[in-house]
Amino acid sequence: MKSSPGKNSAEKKGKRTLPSSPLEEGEKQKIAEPTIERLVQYQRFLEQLAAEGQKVVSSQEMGEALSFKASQVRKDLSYFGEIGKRGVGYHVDRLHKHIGSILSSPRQWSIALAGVGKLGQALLGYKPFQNEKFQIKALFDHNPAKIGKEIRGIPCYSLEDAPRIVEDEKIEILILTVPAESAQQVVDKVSEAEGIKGILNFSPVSITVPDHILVYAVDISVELEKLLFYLKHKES
Amino acid sequence: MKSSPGKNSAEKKGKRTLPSSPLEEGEKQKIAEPTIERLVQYQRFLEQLAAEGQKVVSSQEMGEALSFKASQVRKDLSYFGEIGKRGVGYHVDRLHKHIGSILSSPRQWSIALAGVGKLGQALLGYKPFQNEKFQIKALFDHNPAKIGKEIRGIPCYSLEDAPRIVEDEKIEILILTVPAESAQQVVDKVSEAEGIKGILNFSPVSITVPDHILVYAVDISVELEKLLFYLKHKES
DNA sequence: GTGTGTGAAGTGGTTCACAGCG
DNA sequence: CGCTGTGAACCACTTCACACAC
Repeated sequence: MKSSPGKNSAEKKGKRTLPSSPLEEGEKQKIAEPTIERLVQYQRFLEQLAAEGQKVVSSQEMGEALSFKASQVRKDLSYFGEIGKRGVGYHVDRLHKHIGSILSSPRQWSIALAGVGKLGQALLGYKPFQNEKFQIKALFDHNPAKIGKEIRGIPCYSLEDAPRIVEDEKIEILILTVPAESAQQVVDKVSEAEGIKGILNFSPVSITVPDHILVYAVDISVELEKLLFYLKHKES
Repeated sequence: MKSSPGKNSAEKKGKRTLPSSPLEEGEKQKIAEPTIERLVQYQRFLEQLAAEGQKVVSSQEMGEALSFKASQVRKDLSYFGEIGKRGVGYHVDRLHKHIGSILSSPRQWSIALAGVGKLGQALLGYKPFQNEKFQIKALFDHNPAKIGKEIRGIPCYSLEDAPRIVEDEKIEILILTVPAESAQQVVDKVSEAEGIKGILNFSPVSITVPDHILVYAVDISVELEKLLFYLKHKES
């Protein structure tokens, strides 16, 4: 679940300040995971601002909107060169493009979703996934009533066929929305195929995967438990 | 996002925690968020082990199953007193009870869910929520077709009525599964009522809340973007 | 003056290494 | 002897403070 960050391949106009590590040549920059998490949020906020016609933002304003410290915002943004204007702030469009070039993939990603239950279907209709960057090409389920059908225009296959489909469709990412009990089994089957590079796991279990696969988990019940824990402790 | 739990005014007394009886509460101790996240996962894993009839686990075994370092596991577990047996490991049942007494609320929580779309309904049926600890007592939506109906046995109300219902039903927690555009508005309305203490936000936006409300966000698109980011960078 | 960019200091979480006990 | 418990070292992220550009 821990990942090693790679290099930043985005074209760079600003200066680089990080001394390059002795290990590798080329442009290499480590961006911490929490930073990426925030970048995605800056990006969303910038889209709102753009929609409202705002042209310029300060680190302070962004910080307040997203509950980060202004200094944190500035540090995050400064990793990629000087993009703001001193005494003014950040130009909304320019910053949006800039972050986009760091986050966004220059290409589309082919995705499969396993487990076409309520949660799976909810994700199929999830707004942020309606994006040309993400292409959900196949569904897997073991409910015979669903196999062979199309759901939201996406064909649903038997789990048995998953390895073949993954290879045929060059699927790289698996979204896993199956019940806890079958999660590991589904992962094992799907990763028989070469090609899967990442898994977004919504099942409330930890899964074991081959080394070359990167897993991120969205663990709903863990978040609820955390909330309860802190609420409980605030009471006393 | 992560509204800081750090404002805990727990005076730190000696590091010696609970003597031997785990069921005793009332002792307060600062415990880090990542630790709680892991505790929840230990708990789940212990349930699996118990179901399989395993009686004892080592920190190593737990670490391997959940991809944590064994030393991390031991440190986490040692926060609450000596619960393992040196030379042996941890007794599954005993550890499960112990963690349970730390995590679980000694009482039920009354919950409302706003936004009875696909995602909201998926959560209503979500296994880990079928737990006597969580009681979803009310739904809010602004779709007139849903208002006045019951969904999975839970009455659905107009957003207008939310403050009243929250007070009547003594609701403390709000699960927010509305579209990004209406998230803030719904939060504002619902938190007119005194009583809301925590929000679990599934909307892909950052929301602003009164100081006394604790917010945790489950941000699906952020997780996907993080996954893509690291995949992209692994390629180069 | 205003708000960014950034080394330096601070904070907090993780890992190590070994003592301690069954 | 094995595996836990834990201070101390380590590392990563955050925050501060101030120089600097506009």
